[in-house]
Amino acid sequence: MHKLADMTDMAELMDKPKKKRAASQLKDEITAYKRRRILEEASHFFFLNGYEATTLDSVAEQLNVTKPFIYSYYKNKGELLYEICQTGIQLSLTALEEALSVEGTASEQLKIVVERVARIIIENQRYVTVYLREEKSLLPEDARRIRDLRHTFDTKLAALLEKGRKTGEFDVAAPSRTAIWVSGLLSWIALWYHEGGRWSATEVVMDAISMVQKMVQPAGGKHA
Amino acid sequence: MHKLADMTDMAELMDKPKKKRAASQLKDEITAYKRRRILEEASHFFFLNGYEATTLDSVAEQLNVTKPFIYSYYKNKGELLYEICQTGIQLSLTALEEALSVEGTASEQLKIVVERVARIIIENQRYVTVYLREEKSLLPEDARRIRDLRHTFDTKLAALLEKGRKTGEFDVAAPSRTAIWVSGLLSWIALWYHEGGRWSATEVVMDAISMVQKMVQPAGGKHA
DNA sequence: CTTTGTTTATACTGCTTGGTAGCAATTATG
DNA sequence: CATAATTGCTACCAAGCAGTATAAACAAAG
Repeated sequence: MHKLADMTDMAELMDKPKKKRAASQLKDEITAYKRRRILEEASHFFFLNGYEATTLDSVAEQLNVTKPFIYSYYKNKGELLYEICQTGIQLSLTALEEALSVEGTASEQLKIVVERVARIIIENQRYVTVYLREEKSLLPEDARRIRDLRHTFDTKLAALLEKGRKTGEFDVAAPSRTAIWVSGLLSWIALWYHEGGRWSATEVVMDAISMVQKMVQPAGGKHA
Repeated sequence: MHKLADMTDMAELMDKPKKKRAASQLKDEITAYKRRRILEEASHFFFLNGYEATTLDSVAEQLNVTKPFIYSYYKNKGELLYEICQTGIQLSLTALEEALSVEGTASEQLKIVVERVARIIIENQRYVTVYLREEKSLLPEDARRIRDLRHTFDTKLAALLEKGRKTGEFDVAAPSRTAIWVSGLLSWIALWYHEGGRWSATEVVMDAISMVQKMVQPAGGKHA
């Protein structure tokens, strides 16, 4: 099974002569752009009406193309869903990793993590919401890959909490369990935030930071 | 509007002669039971596969009946969804109100509220999860009624936080906004808890209590 | 201007499924 | 036991939609 997959990849690489590389460069970018546009509109409809209730005809219409156009860039409807869910969790995970790469104390890092991830979640609400709502519509193997990414997210967050626990900055009995509450709080933003609603994105982000800080704060006093 | 509703109720009561009351009593109970059973199985499938992906034929099969049987107890598929969502939020709201009726300080009441609501959410995970996930599949007017119940929940919770703020038990700048984070934390339980998973229901409930207490705790010290 | 390859649309199929009309079975009533 | 009423089922339809076979339009190359 693996051998076959590898050989397909090899074949793909090998039947692209060097002289054609430059020419196909632009073409590839355009293809990528089309795929991204399809994904954007699909995520819009999935977010509003749900995966099952959305027809590919409606997505095509929004793009002023036809259904077979979509099928020439994606294998089927399920692949679209997978890429949307993947985007939703991967964006959050990348934001987390970038935030963790900033030097500082655990408290400082945690603040940056919450701020950046919350911002990313708000900016990419469609993708994150679809990911949270439609996991059951994924193929089992796709669902597993998504869950793995989620698990990585929670694990890295737990490691940060553990670091703060060791330095005495945080009061968390079980970092891995607290991590789930924190990541739940962040996920909740996607399900609840409404652009142009009662509260601005900045207010929500600041609130999230403050809530998380309280959740990990040692009983005695506060840390800046 | 109210007058009309009252009159319909009156009419219903009036065209039931007294002598038939006793006879129809049992019949009504049986009808109610059948409706409840249909709802149970439907919520099971909606929870597992989602609303749109669930066929009424599969629900009927599970109950060892046929589709027209369901249609003689519910107007259509949408009515089933509405009743499930309604159950999900109403159970939580009732739990909240009962908890609030227990005398005590704001801190004591908050603890009871979180404990009871969390328990109810875990016990009725199907209903709550479907409510959280499938709001978009409801008819607009149904969605509005559900949102009203949710709003009542958040408002009552905010009132409790405000009460604690006044007595100095809680440190919450904006009770109505904190209430949303607390109710989000509770909702998150439904989306994340898995029976037979890494953590027991009791652990989750205790964690929820402790998280919420930290979220509202004054900076200075802790309250029992 | 032809030829060859690529991109997109037209037009269709097969299947699923919400919903219903009408019939059968069962139960209650006199 | 006959009659009426209730309850459930068999058999069906119409619509919607994922996915495709095939043709047209377009572009690139010679």
